[in-house]
Amino acid sequence: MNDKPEEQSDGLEARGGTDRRVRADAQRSIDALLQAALAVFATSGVDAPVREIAEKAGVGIGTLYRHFPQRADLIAAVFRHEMDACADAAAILAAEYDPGEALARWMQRYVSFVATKHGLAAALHSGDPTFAPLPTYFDQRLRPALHGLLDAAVAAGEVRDNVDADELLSAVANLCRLADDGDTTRARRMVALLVDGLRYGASRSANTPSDATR
Amino acid sequence: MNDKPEEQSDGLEARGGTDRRVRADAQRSIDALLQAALAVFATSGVDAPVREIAEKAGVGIGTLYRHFPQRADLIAAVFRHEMDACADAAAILAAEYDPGEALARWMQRYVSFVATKHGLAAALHSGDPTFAPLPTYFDQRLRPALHGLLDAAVAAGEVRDNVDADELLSAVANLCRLADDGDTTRARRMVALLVDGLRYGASRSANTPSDATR
DNA sequence: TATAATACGGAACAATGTTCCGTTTGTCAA
DNA sequence: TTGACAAACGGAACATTGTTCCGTATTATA
Repeated sequence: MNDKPEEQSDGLEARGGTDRRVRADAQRSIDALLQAALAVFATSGVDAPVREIAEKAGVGIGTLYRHFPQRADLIAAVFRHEMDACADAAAILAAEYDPGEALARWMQRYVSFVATKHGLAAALHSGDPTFAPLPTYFDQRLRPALHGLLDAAVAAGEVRDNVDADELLSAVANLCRLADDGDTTRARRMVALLVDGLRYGASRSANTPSDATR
Repeated sequence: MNDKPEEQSDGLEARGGTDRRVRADAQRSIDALLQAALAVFATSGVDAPVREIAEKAGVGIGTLYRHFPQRADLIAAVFRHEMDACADAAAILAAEYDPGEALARWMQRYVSFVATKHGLAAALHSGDPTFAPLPTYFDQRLRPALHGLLDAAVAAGEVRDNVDADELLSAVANLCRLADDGDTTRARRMVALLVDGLRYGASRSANTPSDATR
């Protein structure tokens, strides 16, 4: 399940051939920058000045630009990083809960991911070529993540088997438009309802719905 | 029909009370700026530098800022100006063609309006308070425009009477997403189809469909 | 035509993305 | 452990763009 296409580090070093290991301090800077950027984007939006991010990360602007040559590279990296975290959560949840519950919890985790990405989503459609590979990355990470959970839940007889992972991801993303104001309660309620819908037609009968309806 | 809420000039002078008439040179500058902005936005997008617009208008930056104190004011003005033009087209078309044809042509005119406003539409949802009044303006101008054409066509028995102007405007706006690349042919074909649909259930029978299907 | 209000142009300022380069640090072979 | 060098660091400096300010020019009016 956990088939992340590349190794750690997230910076923009040469991906192919004989690239040396990233230096420890560089990795520290990259981590600090990603964390700071995530926080700053959340508070001040994606248009926040890079200086603010560098400062919050306790790093010079030169360092920021060494790892993320353009502003858009940083944004894309944060996006990828968040996708990774969300995708990785699938394996963790799958190990900790039974298939149905893992699926339900991951769907809510996905809501958390989508709901905080309004600004970024807008940036995606800006035509900037830096963001072009992100949809592919989405397919490579999030889609298999849900697919695995879904298959497991179906195999366990906890949910019906005639729904598609892609469809679900799109549906939830659209439901998250109910959370424009940042309040995800309505979106979460609807997603829970959706999941209960999945459970409804399961082979194993006896459905005890969760409390999605208020 | 032509009930434009305010007089000409488009600048941001005091709307209420004892405002003097705009000076001739000022009006010239405003017109030149709106025209230049429209052109520049079309070529370089809404993020084009204001200097470029001022230059194209043959006007100093100071002049631009005198009439449009903020960049967003200029964008909003262009948007309003385009809405006006589109709304005004309704009356012209109504005078020139019979009700059904006028309706059909205006719908295509509306496609032209929407299709060139992708960047602006994104700006609308940016949360900038400058754009807040625009949806209201939309309702005041475009909705009545279509409503009038629709009523006339219904009264003439050329189209069915059970459709709503709002619904149509939304539908067409969504159909225009078929024209992301700037090519509106598909969108126009679909809209033509939509209009033929309107004609289909008309009280006056004998429907000769236009060539929407290729 | 004289006068005052208005508008004009563009230099100057401010904010922000990006580049450049001298200095520092981490890694590794001797 | 130490020396050398590639890599990374910080931040000043540059470039671009939104915005302000003010001296000059134009327009409307008496």
